Amino acid sequence: MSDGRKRGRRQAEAERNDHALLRAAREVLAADGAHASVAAIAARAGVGIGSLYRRYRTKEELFQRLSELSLDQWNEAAEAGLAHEDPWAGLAGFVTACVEFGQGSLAPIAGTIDVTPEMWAKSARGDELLAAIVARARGAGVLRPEITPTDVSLLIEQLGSSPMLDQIRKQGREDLVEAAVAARRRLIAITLDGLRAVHRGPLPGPPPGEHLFTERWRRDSPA
Amino acid sequence: MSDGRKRGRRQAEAERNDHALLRAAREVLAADGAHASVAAIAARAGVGIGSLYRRYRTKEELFQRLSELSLDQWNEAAEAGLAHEDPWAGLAGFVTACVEFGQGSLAPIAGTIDVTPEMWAKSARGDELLAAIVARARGAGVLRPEITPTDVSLLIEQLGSSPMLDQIRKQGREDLVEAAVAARRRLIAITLDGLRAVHRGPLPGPPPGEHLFTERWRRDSPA
DNA sequence: CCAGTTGCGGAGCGAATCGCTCCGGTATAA
DNA sequence: TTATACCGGAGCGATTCGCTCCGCAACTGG
Repeated sequence: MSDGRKRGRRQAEAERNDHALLRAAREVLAADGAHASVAAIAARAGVGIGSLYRRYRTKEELFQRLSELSLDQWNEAAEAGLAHEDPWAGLAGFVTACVEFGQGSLAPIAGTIDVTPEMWAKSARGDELLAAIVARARGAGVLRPEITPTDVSLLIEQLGSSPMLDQIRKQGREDLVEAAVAARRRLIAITLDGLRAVHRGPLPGPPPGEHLFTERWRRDSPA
Repeated sequence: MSDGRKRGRRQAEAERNDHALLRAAREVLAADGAHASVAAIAARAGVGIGSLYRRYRTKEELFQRLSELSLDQWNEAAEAGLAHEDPWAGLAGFVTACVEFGQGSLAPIAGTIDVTPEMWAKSARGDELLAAIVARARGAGVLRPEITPTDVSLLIEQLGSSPMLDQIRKQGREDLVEAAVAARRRLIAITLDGLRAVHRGPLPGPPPGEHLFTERWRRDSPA
């Protein structure tokens, strides 16, 4: 009953398969959007469909697990950002990290799966961390003052799904991926520069409400 | 045989249906991505499937026509931008216009339809206009000098598909749409500020090649 | 060397959805 | 009224979906 270090070779393979499945799920979601099928995910992971369903009882359960891991990544990046001594570098690093590890690829499943208590908890933690990062940068005078945490969330979501990159990958043009990643890195940098506190004109309209973020994770209403 | 002003009521209805179909097609594409079905498009237009297929012989033909119209919108916005007396306002207006009329919603069909000669021609014209806008802004010293036309194209594409807005619409939360549009307008403004010429650090990496744009419209290779 | 056990891949099921055809019905024109 | 033009949508065959189930290979303890 000890679940300590010692594992059989079969268990080790199962564990590798699990990781491969989660990684594949994110990739296929990015490529196919809401369209993503379990068969495609299993194939991409180099694993049989049967193995997928031994690990997760349904497609929804797989996506819920994936969402949790994504929230963990967000929170780790946020803690790293807060830990950075320079408030601006901390914010910029956090945003860049979230964008680059594909935070946005989960957007298409928002509203199609139930939100587990774990997801809510991790999400709440993420909100706190983000608020702290933004507050610190603003306090240091390096962030233009009208920027809110929700602005930053939306910005991460906006940059996090790259139609260009997703489509290039879908077409299997691996030769273009490197250039696309580099091009997006420029866009991130441009956008971050737009966030910095220098003499600027005002932004249009009032800051966005955070309901733009939270409301969308409700299940589809029967209309 | 004269196709002058005088038309029957039935022809007028057919024409209205055509416009409704094109508008619906863009909306459904934004909401459902590559997934978009002709049934959904016809329903959204308030038109029978039969009417859609009387106007367009195939789904592909509808999408080709839609692409042409989108390129027309791009070109008109570009000409308006060039005509603006202030180079910066011209560029900013062009980018904003392209983003807001949903240029990005066509991204999911890139590579799934054949590119017609008309599309190539309009696209080439658009490239010229964009290059002129960018060159003029740079010449006036209002655009940070390392920005290329491809940077601007990618930026428009990136901002043009809003996961947030698309999903809100898909969920039928019309009450949130206004706030979402306003929130995106802030992001556009932030990003445009990032493009302006003021004292800044350098952008990471070399400028992106334009093949990132053109290559993706090839048909899916049989792999 | 041999059962016994464990996790594996994927054929295939019923249901849903796809692009598209075709026809009965209705408003307009003569 | 009859003839015509155009409409909506039922329904076709094909495809794809999430998921079940089972035969097989790989490892294990004796």
